Amino acid sequence: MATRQRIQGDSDRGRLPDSLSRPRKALTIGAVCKILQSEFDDISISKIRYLENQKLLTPRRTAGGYRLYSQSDVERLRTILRMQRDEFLPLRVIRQELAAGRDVDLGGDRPTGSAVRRAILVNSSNAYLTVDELTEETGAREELVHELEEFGVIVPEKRDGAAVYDETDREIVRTANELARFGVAARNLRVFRSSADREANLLETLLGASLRSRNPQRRKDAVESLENLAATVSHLKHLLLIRDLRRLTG
Amino acid sequence: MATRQRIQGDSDRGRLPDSLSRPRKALTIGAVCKILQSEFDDISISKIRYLENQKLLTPRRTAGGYRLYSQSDVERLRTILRMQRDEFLPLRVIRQELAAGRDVDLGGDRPTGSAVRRAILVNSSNAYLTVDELTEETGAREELVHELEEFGVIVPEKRDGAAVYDETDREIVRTANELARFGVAARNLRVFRSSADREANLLETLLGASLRSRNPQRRKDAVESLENLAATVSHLKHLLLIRDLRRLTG
DNA sequence: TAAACCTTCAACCCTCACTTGAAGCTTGAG
DNA sequence: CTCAAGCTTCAAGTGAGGGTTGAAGGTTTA
Repeated sequence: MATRQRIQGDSDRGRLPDSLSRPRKALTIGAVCKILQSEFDDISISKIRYLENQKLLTPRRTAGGYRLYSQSDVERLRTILRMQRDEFLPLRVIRQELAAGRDVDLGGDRPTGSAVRRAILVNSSNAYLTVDELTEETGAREELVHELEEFGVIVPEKRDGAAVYDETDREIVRTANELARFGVAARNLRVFRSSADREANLLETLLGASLRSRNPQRRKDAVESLENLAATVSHLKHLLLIRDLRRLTG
Repeated sequence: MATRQRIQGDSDRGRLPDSLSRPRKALTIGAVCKILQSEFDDISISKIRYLENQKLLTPRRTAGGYRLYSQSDVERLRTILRMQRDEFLPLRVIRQELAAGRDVDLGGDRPTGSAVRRAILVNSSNAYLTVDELTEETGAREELVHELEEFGVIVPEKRDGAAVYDETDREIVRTANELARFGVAARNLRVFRSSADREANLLETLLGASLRSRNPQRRKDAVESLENLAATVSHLKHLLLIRDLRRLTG
């Protein structure tokens, strides 16, 4: 869905060179690489060539032998890269899936809920959002955002005097907005914030030394442990909540 | 399917006090290997040891150092092997998934990729476990169970003078045991218990009236809302924790 | 014409997921 | 008590997957 919208956006801007708007310009390998760099930080020209070598792509060629990527080649490549990054599929399997006509699951452009198993603690994309983008993408009222800030549920950074938000903030706002529909007000969320703080402190005392270690391997291990711990802790909290709620419902 | 049978077996066993109803003895590594050979042809003793090395398993040991696999260890191993074979997940990711309490999808009935939307608040199976069953199935030391009780993390019911535990308790113990491996002691979990209590209270004030309503339809709706709320709240708590931890990792 | 960009191909490299082998200890049936 | 079968650790090795690098050279476009 997201992809489809993006394509429509593209065709909007394709209106300018009017006449031959339908078959858009084919790209060289370097251009393709630049385009995909924003979504995939590990892309490289040599990797794209490698994928072709592995029979995952077959772009056209110029008379001189240069590769030329059509729009659909780029889409296919994007699909491949997503399957690899988000679903951890080996190339052998991706090849089969594509051959079988299966496309990557791009249902509802939201990462929530669906199986995005990427590392969560390393902030890969450095995308920052303005308030407007935040309300736009989450569907929350701006008022809610301000309340969440007031109660410390989100803490935006200041950049050039304006508040900017990251992807975690966006998901928090999205979820808070969901809760608002059930009548949970922003001030009620202070409870959650302070528990989270306490819990983070606990984990810090456990792993802080390793996290601040001068040994990079040790630091990397510590971050991995922290991710596992965070997942386990969240699971435990969920179970405890369920347990309490069960008692409520009888 | 195997699991389904096992669950029925469990509930049968729930009423018998003890003794030879089943031969659920702990197994040595060779025995485990033989059992799994039918489902996974690439299993080997060295592979099982390797997985332990990678922190995916932690079987108990005999005084002499032999590994002893509980029923739940074997189940966990089976899950790992399925995730590896059927979903192509790398071990690093499997570790995460297990930490998050996600189990392999063994539905098979429906092709829908989405989660098992089983009701969580209505305790379907009335299986109760004894302490021995609890430690056996979770692989936790009995001492840990007692500590968890002491700190109010689990609160068993009394039946005929003996403590009995339900399935949520079992999952809590399982998860606490997981955390113990990271050095999180039972007393540290008090933090989580009190947060959960506060949060449950919050939700109760929001929905309590409906939950105690005399109108059955209204009560049913309230329980549904509560399940949604619980899921959303848990998600929010997770996000907040991640947010805090990100600040720690820099 | 020159700079920027592209080509192939072989060799190299790193990580992951194990396997192998040596040397030695444990268990349980007889 | 003995002894074979089975288990232990640890270091080193293996092979596939997924790329990267560099040399030598061709193509495009300003």
